Amino acid sequence: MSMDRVFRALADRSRRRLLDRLHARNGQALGELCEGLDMTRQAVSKHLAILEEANLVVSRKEGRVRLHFINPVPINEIADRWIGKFERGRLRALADLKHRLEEKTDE
Amino acid sequence: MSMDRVFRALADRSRRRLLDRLHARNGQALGELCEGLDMTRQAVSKHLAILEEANLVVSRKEGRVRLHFINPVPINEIADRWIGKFERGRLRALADLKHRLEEKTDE
DNA sequence: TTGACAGGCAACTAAAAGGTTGCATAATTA
DNA sequence: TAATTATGCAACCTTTTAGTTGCCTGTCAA
Repeated sequence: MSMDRVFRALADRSRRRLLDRLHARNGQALGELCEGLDMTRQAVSKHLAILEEANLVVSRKEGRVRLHFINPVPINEIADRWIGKFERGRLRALADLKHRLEEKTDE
Repeated sequence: MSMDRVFRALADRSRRRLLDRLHARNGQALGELCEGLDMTRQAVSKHLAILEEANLVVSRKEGRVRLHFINPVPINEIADRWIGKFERGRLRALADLKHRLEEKTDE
């Protein structure tokens, strides 16, 4: 999996909001996802395409609407593989920071 | 905290690599962080500035070098506040997905 | 079978991102 | 003090991104 695409996809606030909406109710159509947003349908459509390329969203056409579903796998992999790495040793880093910032006089 | 800055800062591969380097050895100078990278010092410096604005890195000038330290707090907050939200209900979403993708014929 | 509805495609634009070069400045060291 | 080292600052360039407008296509219902 390309972590880079996932990170890039998550970098945009509008796209994170779309994920939020799908998290609140999975399986929405493009039109529904546009409601109340200060963007054209085409802009939302592009964001969804980017989320799909990152594999964060999967869609399926049903009649004349296209339904969108969250794929939780990439978010989970970021949590496990990437964030997890930094969490190990987190307390050490924090103590380190405090030491460097607060007690700089006695080194 | 501005989650947006953190996400944007993490969107770039070079910046994630810089965090990796600091994770491997905390408290490095700009010069050290540049070694072996295919970028000018100024580019690295800009990346570090973006990481600092996102509060992912804290720096302190020591003599004529500036030392950089990871701040693990924002990464942790993303894990807790943002990713955590999606992990709850993750299995449901996954089952949902499978259902929609594999058994579409009997709906 | 003709509208209306939902979405897809393509060209274009403005702004932001990522990077560069050149020069300036502060701290060390010979 | 003069040269060197480590970094800072600013202007500039190119590509990507986020968004728009305009038009086309497929599906459903009257």
